[in-house]
Amino acid sequence: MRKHGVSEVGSYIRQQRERSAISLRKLAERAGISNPYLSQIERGLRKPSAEILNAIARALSISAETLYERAGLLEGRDAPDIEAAIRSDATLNERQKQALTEIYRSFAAGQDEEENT
Amino acid sequence: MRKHGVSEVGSYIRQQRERSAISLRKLAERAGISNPYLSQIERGLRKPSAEILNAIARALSISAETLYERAGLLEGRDAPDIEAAIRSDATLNERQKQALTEIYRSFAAGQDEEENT
DNA sequence: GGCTAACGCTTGCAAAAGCAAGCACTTGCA
DNA sequence: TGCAAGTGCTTGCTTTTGCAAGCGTTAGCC
Repeated sequence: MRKHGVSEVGSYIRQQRERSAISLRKLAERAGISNPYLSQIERGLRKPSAEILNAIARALSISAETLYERAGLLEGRDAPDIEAAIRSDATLNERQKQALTEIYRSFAAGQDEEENT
Repeated sequence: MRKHGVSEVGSYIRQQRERSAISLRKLAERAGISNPYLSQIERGLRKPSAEILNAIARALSISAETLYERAGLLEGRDAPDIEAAIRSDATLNERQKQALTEIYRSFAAGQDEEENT
């Protein structure tokens, strides 16, 4: 299980900000938060709310998902997560999603006995 | 831009919880938060941090993304391809993959009749 | 040199998050 | 009936978030 730790999101934000060559104050203003607070976020002294993270992401014009992932709040998607895919599929209703998820889990649970290719 | 408003996330959580027939206290325990706090979240009196939202999502086994979207914190995004995810999942064998895919297709095919609230 | 503007950071403080304890109510079982 | 256990909610309380004001530094400009 990859343990990102929320603290990492700060340095990631700083990195992205510096890559954009924008000052901390400017970014804070764009995101609608105070500059000292952004400073603290970047240094990992605060763990901002989802809303704040979202505002920062928008101000940096990076995807909120990337940020959430970085913050360990969203599962990493590099090994495509079936459950996540199911959950966000617009063509299924909630009952179907849950059914599919259960089936998947039962498969995944008993997979040791039977190995494929 | 779809403006969900953070407050909606609470009723969505409650809805999901009741659909799962799990008590507020149990869910709170599973999510690792206090039961009065969860109660307040569900009623829209508190806006939980990203971490809390994540814990709740996991406890409900719904995707954090769905929840964030519901909270207006994530823009609606195109659903990741479930079939692709199934195909590349290492924990399933071929038979299981095929079964899952079939079930998914049958769901997706007949979904017009039944819409979830 | 002095002056202005911008940088990031520190410092109290108000507001909100989050919890432990306990209340009022319902359900089932003796 | 009585009581034990479960439900959701209210009430103080501590902790954390998030900000306004201001500090020390650096860079340009006269």
